[in-house]
Amino acid sequence: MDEALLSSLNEAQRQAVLHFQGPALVVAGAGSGKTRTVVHRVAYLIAHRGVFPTEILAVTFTNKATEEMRERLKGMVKGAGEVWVSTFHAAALRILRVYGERVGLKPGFVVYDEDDQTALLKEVLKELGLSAKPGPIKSLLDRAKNRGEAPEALLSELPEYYAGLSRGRLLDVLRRYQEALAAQGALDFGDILLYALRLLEEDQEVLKRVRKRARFIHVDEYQDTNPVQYRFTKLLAGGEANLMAVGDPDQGIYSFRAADIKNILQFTEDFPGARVYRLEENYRSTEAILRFANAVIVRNALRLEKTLRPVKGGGEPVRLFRARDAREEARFVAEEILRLGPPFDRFAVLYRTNAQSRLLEQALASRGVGARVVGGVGFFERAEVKDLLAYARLALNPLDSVSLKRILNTPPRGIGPATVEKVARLAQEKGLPLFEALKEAEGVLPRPEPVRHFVALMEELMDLAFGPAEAFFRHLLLATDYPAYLKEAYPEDHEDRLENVEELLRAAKEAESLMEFLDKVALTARAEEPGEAEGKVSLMTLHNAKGLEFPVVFLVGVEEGLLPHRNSLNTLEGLEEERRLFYVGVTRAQERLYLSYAEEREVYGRTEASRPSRFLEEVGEGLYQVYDPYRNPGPIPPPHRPKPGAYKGGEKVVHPRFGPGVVVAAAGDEVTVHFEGVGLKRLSLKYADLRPA
DNA sequence: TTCAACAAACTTTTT
DNA sequence: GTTTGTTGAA
Repeated sequence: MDEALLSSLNEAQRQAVLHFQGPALVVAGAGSGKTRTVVHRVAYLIAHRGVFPTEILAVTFTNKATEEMRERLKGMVKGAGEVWVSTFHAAALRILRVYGERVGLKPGFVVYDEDDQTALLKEVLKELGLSAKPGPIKSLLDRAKNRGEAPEALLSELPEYYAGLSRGRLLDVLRRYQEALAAQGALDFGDILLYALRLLEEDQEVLKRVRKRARFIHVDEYQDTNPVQYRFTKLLAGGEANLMAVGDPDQGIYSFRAADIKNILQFTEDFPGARVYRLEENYRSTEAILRFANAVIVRNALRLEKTLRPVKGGGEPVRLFRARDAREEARFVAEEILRLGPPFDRFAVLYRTNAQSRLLEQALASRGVGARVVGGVGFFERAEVKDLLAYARLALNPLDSVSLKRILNTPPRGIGPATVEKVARLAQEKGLPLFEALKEAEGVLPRPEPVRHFVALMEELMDLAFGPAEAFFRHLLLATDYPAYLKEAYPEDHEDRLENVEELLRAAKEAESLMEFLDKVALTARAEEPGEAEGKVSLMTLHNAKGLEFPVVFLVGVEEGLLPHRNSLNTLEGLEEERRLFYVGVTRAQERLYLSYAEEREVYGRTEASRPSRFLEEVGEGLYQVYDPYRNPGPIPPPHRPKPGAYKGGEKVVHPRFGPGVVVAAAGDEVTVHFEGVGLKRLSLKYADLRPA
C-alpha cells in the first residue's frame, strides 16, 4: 500500500491524507474524491502513524455511506475492519446499549420509528381529550430534540396558538408524550442522540472510555450536523481534538432536521488552529455539467467560496425539456432512456417530492424498462413487516404498548375496540402497563378467551426472544398462522407480502440476536438486496441522491413551487437550501444531464399551471440547450433578460446572429459590443438575446 | 366484531 | 389521485 497510497491522489487530497494531529476541515466539493480521501487518511494513520484501528472513528450520515466506507477500507490496510465506522445514530445507540443504564434507560429499551412516534402522540392527544393533529406537534418535538433544547425553549418562538392548541396545552402534550415514552422503555429517534450526549456530558467515566475508542475522529457530511450532533462531536473530540470534518456547505440540505451549515462555516473559529484543505478538482462530471452547477450555486450567499474545476473537458450540453404536463414529462424521460439504450442502471431520475415517482414508474414499466424506487415506503415500514417486528419488540419489552396495540388483534382474534377500551381503563386505574392489565382483565371481560390466548402466545414468544432471531419469527408465523391471515386480508397482493415476510426472515438470519436485529432495523430505512439495482433505472428524491453518481441524470419538475418548493419560499435560508438541492441534483451527473419541467401539474388531483424554476433563469441560457424531440424547439424558456447594469464592460458575450463578442461599454439598458468580424454594435438588453460566453 | 362503503386529508425533503 | 379514518350494516 505504502507509496501507492499517496501517488494515486492529487496534491490537495494528499495534503489532507497527510494531516496528522489537531483539527482539520476538508472542504470537499461534489465529486472531488471525498470518501477516497478519508479512507486513505484512515489507512495512512494506521500504516504510517502508528495509530491503532481501534482508536479511529468515522461517522457518516447514512447507512449506505457507512457500508461504502467499510467496503473501501477493507483490504486497504491490516486491521481496517476494527475501525469504528458508523452513522451518528448507530454510534449513539451502541453507546447506550452498553452504558444506557447510567442515564436511567432500561436494558431492553426499544427504538420507536416515526410511525410509532406518531401513534404514541395520537394516544397522548386522545388521553388528554384533544383533537389536534399529531403532524405539526411531532415536527415541533423533533425540532426541539434535534436542537437539544427543552420544549419550553421552542415554545417562546411560537405563536400563542399552534396546531390548534395554546402554548400551555402544547407543553402538556409534549411532557406527557415524553413520560409515556419513558414508561414504556422506548426512545424515539431524537432521543437516541440526546441520551447519548447526556451520558457523555454527565459521566466522565464513559466519556473517557469512548474517547479512547475515538482518538481520531472523522465526520463526513459535516454540513449536515445538527446542534446535538455538533455537541456530541465536539465533546468526543475534546480530548486531543484530532477531528477531521469533511463536507461541503453547498450540499447542506437537511435544515428541516435542524442541520445547520453554520457548523461547517464556522469550523475554523470553533476549532482554533484548524487546518483547511480544499478539494476542488472534480472527477465526476463533464465541463458542461460543472459550468452549469457552478452557475447555480454562485447565487448563494451562505457558502465558502469554492469553484469546482473539471478534470473531464467538454461533454454533451445540459438539455432542458419543456413538457405540457407531468405525463408528457414522464414519457419523455422513458423514451429518452430507451433511445439511449441499456444498461439501464446508468440512468437516474431525480425529483423533489416522492409523489412525483408514480408517473415515472408507470412510464418506464409500460415500456418494459425496470426501475427501482429508492426510498418511498421503506421495506421495514410495510405493514406486514411492521406487524412481525411489533411482536418481537413486545416480546423483548412488555412495556411497549404501541407495539402491543398494533398486534393485539392482528391477525384478528376477536379482541375489538371495546375490549381494548376496558383493558386500558383497568391499566389506568391500577397503574399497570397495558400488557399486565391484559393478564388481569379476565374478570372484567365478557369473553376472556381471546385475551387469555394472546397472553399465552406472548409468553411463549418471550421465552424465545433471547434465542436466535430467525427461530423467533418462524415460531411466530406458525403460532399466529400469519400467512393465512395475509391471504385473507390482502387477496390481491398477498404473495408480494409473503415475499416480504420471507425477506424479513432472511435478514433475521444474519443477526446475532433479536435485540441486535431490531436495533439495526430501527436505524435502517431499507435494506437493498445486492444486485437489486442491476439493470434498473434508479428513481429517487434529490435528498436520497446525495453521495451518488450516475452517467445519465434526469432532473424532473424544475418548476416554481416544486424546486424551489413552495414551502421554502418564505425565507432566504429556505430558498438557498432549495438552490443547494438543485445543485446536489445537477452534480450527480457524470456524462449527461437532462432537466425538465411541466407547464401544468396536478396537485392533489387539481391541475395547476406552473412556471419554470427561477434557478433556470439564474443560470442563463448559455449553459443549457432547449431540447425537444417531439416538437420544433419553441421560443427558449425562460426568456433571458439580463437586467440593465448586468454588463459593465469587458465581458465576453454571445449573440445569436453576430456570434462571440466583447462588451465595450454599457449604459443602463444599452450596451455596445465589439463582435469579431462584425465590428461595433449597439444593442438594447430588452430585445437582444445577449448571453454571457 | 368485522367488513364494506364513503369522506377527508394529504405531500417537502429523512437519519 | 391516493391513503387513511369514520361510519353503519351484518
